Amino acid sequence: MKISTKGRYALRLMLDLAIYNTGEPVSLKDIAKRQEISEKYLEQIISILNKAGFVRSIRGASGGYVLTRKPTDYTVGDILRLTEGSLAPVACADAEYSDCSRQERCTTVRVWRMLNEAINSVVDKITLANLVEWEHESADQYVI
Amino acid sequence: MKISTKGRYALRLMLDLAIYNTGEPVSLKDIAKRQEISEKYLEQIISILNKAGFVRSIRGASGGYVLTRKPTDYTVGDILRLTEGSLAPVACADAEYSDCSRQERCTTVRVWRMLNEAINSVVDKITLANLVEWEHESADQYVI
DNA sequence: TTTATAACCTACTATATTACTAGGAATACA
DNA sequence: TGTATTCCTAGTAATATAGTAGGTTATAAA
Repeated sequence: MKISTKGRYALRLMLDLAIYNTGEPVSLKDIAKRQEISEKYLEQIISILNKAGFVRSIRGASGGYVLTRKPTDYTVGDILRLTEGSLAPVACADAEYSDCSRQERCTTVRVWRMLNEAINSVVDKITLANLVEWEHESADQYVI
Repeated sequence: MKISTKGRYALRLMLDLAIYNTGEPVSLKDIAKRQEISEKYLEQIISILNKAGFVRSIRGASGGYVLTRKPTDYTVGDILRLTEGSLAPVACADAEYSDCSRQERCTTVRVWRMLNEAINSVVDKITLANLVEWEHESADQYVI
């Protein structure tokens, strides 16, 4: 029941882009340095975000990446679902896809559905903009 | 972000025991047949539950397993945590154990803590007795 | 007392996933 | 033209998952 580094790093990467969201492209090298994550690994993760249109890339020297929308328009759920796949704790909890033959008789599905809803209601209510706020709040704490 | 068969089967196993909770031992063979799960695999899972004192075993012919407490006294969280380990979506969300050096500076931890609380508040509020009720409710549906 | 039944125990294995590393090609700014 | 950067594909060590296999031990029933 763990979120892998892929999803976790994707979130930190997007938060980093949201913090340095000036219009100027931000290079992976800088993100990797700040976030203390392997640049090569981040390449693979940002490629997913790029193909999905979550970020836009600018190639060549002084290139990098920029967000394509406002930080308020990305939820944590969007980012995690894209990189991790469905967040449903069990496949049958996803209303969409399930091929279990015991589904109708199975009482435990009810637990998985409740868990699924609880998880979604958390990740779908937090936006990148919220994370940026929180980041600034805790930065303030150090100043005081 | 998936619950493995170990945890899922453990829950169905415990529910089966709660349904057939007459005082008479229930054999794994019967549970395996009803739940359509490999008996050999269930052996390994129930061994965990047995060692933790969640069930008691009776050996020999017409032996089997019985619950050691009332169904109201087992939460889904108890069962899943025993068989799956911590349900925290990220290690640092567990207040108890975490060794990440970025912990204080890391804003995303806040997301993981919220997720952790949401997950726990679901699984800790459902007991085996609730599952038994639900099972009877849906059985009624078929009769009507 | 024998026999059958059921728990108990340990080892093995195929497959998939995770978390990267490595090496180079393509692009574009300075 | 040179250098910085994205882009692409392949490889890999370690770990986890989902079981299977084969036997030993205890005990109720015949």
